[in-house]
Amino acid sequence: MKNLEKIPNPVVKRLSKYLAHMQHLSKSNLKWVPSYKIARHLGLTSETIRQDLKYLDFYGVKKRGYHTTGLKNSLARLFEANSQIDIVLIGAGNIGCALVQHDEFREHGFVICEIFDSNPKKIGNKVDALVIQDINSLRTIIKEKNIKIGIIAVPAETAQQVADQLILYGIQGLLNFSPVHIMTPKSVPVTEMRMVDSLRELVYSMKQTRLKN
Amino acid sequence: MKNLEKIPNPVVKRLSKYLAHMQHLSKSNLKWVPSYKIARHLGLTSETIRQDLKYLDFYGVKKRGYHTTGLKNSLARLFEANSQIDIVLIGAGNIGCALVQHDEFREHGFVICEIFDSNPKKIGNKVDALVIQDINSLRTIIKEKNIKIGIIAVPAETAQQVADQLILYGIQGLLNFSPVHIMTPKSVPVTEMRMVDSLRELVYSMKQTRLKN
DNA sequence: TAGATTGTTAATCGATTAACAATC
DNA sequence: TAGATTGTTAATCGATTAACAATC
Repeated sequence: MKNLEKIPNPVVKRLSKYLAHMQHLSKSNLKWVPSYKIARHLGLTSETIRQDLKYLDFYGVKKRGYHTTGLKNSLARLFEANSQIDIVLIGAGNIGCALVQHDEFREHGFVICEIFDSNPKKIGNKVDALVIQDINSLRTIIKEKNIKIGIIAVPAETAQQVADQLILYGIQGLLNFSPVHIMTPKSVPVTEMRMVDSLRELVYSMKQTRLKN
Repeated sequence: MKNLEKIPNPVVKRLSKYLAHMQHLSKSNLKWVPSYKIARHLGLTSETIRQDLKYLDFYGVKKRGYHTTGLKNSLARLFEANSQIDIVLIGAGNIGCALVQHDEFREHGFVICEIFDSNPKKIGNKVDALVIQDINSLRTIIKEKNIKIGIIAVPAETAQQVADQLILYGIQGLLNFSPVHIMTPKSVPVTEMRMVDSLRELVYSMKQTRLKN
C-alpha cells in the first residue's frame, strides 16, 4: 500500500510498537517472526497486525512470517527513524531535566539539544551537557539550528503561551507534558502526554475490574 | 446513565480531561459552562461532550449548560478523585525521581509514597522526602501499606520482571513508563506511557501535515 | 416569547474481527 | 504433499456526527 495514504491514528500507534519490537528482535538476531508471535508479545491479535502492515510497502512470506530487519527498516522509513531529530525543550523542572537526561530518547534518534527556562535562578545551570538558556533566546536558536520539534514541560499556566511562541518561531510539532490541552493551527500537530489522566484512566480500569469480579 | 455500565475507553480519556477542566473552571469561580465552550477549549465538538456526559449520573440545564462544580464532583466520584491514592514507584532513575518530585501528582491526590531500586549504590539515598528502598522489601511494604498502584520506571530489560513481582505482591494496576509492553493477568490493568512512541506518532503527523501542504 | 442549549435517536463513519483463498 | 501462515474481502462492532424535539 502506498505511503501517501493517510494511516489511521490507532494504526500509527501500533506501527510504532512494531518498530520497537522489531528493533529488539533484530538485535537478538532473530530473522523471521510470524504475526501471531508479534501479537502475543504486544497483546494484540495476528489479524490486526496483518491488516496494519498493509499500510506499509512491505510484505511477509507465507509459512515464515516477516523478516525482522526488513520490517524494521520499512517502519523506520515511515517514522523517519534513520536520521537524528533535534528537539528543544522548554521548562527545566523535574520532568524537563529528567527528559534531557533520558537515554532512551537519544538511543532512538531523538536528541534534546537545547533546554530553556524563564527562571533567572536556573538560567546558566547545567543539565547533563546542556546549559539552561534564557527563554528570550528561543527564537534565534530555533532558527539557527532549524529545529522542528518542541517539548513543553512547563506548568499548566504558561503552557499555551510557550506553545504560541514556539509556533511563532517556526516549530512544527509539539510534545506536551503539561496537563492542559494546547491549541495550535492545523499545521502544527500536538501529542499530549497527560500523565495525571493516565493515572485516572488506570483507576477507572481498576474499578471496572473490581466490579466484574 | 448508570455507573455500572462500562464506559468505552475513548470516553474515559475524555471524561478525565473534563475533570481537569472543571477543576480549573470551578477554581476560577465560573459557575456554568455550555458544552460548546468546553469543546472549544479541549479541541472537541459539543455533541461528543454531551454524548460522553450521558455516562454520568449528572445533567445539564438547558440554556445555561453545566454546573461546573457539580460536574466536577460527579467526575471526581467516577474517578475516585476525592481520596488520596498511594502509589509505589520502582526505578530511581531520572524519570522515576522526577515523578516522585512531580507536584502535579500530589495536587491531584496521587501520592508516590515509596520508591525502590535494585542498585545498592542508590539504596538509602533520598529523593525528596523519600528514602530509596531495597527492592527486596517490596513485598512487606506493599502489604503493610495496602498499596494498589505501581509505577514502573525501570529499563526495558527488567520491566516485565518487576511487574510480575508487583502483581505477585498484590498490586492491582500499573502505570508503565518503560518502552516495552507489559503482560499481566486480566485482573491487573496497565496503562502505558510510551514516550518514544509518542514522539514517533508526532513525527508521523508532521510528515502527513507536510504532504498535505 | 424567542433563542439557546440540552438530551436523545438515527445515520454515518471507521476500525476490528472473522473467514478464507492463495501459496510457500 | 500437508500444514502453516500470509493477504484480502466481507461482516461486525463501536464510536462519532448529524439531526432535531424538548424546554428553560
